[in-house]
Amino acid sequence: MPRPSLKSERTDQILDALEICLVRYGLEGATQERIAAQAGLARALIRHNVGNRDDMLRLGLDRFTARSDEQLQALFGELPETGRAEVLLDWLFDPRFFDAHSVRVLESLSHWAADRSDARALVVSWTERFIDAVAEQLLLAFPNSKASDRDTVATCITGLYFQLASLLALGLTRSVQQRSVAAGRRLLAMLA
Amino acid sequence: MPRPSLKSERTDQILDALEICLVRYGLEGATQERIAAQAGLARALIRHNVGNRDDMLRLGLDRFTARSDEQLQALFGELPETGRAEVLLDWLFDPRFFDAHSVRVLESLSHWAADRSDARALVVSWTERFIDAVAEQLLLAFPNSKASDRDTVATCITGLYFQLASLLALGLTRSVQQRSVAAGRRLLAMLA
DNA sequence: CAATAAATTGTCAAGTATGATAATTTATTA
DNA sequence: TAATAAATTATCATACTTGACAATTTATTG
Repeated sequence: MPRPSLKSERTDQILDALEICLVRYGLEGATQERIAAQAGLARALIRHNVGNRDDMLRLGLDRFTARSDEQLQALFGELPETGRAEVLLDWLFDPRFFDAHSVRVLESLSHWAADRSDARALVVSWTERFIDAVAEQLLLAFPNSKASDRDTVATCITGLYFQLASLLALGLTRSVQQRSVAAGRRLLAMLA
Repeated sequence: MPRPSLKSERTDQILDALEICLVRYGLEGATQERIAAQAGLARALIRHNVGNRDDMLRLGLDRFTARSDEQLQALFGELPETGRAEVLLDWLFDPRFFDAHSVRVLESLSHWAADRSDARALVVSWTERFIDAVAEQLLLAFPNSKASDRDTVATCITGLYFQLASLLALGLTRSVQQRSVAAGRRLLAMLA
């Protein structure tokens, strides 16, 4: 019998290192050499486990979106019955939830995906799921609201969320966060 | 006397080509070779006119933000007296204004700027100016509104605007645009 | 026309990222 | 212990990108 495969562990190791390098050096600077060093592995092991550079980035994107979906669902699961939407806002706009690390990883991967139709489609569908999931929570919070209003509010909250995340990643110092939360609450008032 | 300098024309040529290559090949793929080919110039002329790669990207960012400021001011100048804010919304969210080209250029340049503190600061201050300029227009449209409300609405409209732009650049097919406009109008209602 | 200074061209060297492959080691099971 | 198949290591060749510099051409002015 063969030696047991470490592929899944090694893959995670490599993708973790990939994320760190994307954050630290950007898409251009995230070379296989640096990733291998970060992971504490020989560069040849990258090829052995996750294929070439494009394969690696694709795997990174897959894992990122899957994880993000899970995290969002987990967050939904912890929302209280009353004040559901307000708490959702607070959590979404809390920098602890969407940290600068994830933002920069997403930006790098999105940038990479932009001119690869299949990867790009993955980013788009992930965004759509995000909006839909928020709209679904709004339905739970405001059962009597109109679906079109919920779509509008969900789209806006998502937009605010991503803008806030980008600006935080760039190091914006102003209170965009407070404004975003205030705006989000006003939007929720549309549904009440 | 010397031969007349073509530096400004050549620089524009090169930065135009840079933008095209950023859109077409991304930050990584925008090599000096491709840019030179796109501009119809020898690669050495890039160095001669705009310095090394970082110098070129910095010039590209400077020009982009300056142009964007001008365009926004020009747009403000054409707004009517009545229904000022509503028309502003319509124009901002019109894909003809913020086209996919500009979006991808901005994303590439922002990505490049992310780990260069001075360039990053430029992006941040540009964003701040954008929000402030929108808030200023809201003051013209709603003289009796509260400043904090105007800030909130301006922040949100900007967030929607950038999200919409990103999604359009990724090729999102859904009617995020309509939702954004609808949400923007609701936000304006806050100020009336 | 001569002088000037810039544009333009041509070429080279160095560094680096990547892909590929062979050789070796290791852990498991029969 | 032998066989198996995977992990791991070592190494090479190739292509690509960039930076640098010398040589040449060109347009303007005195």
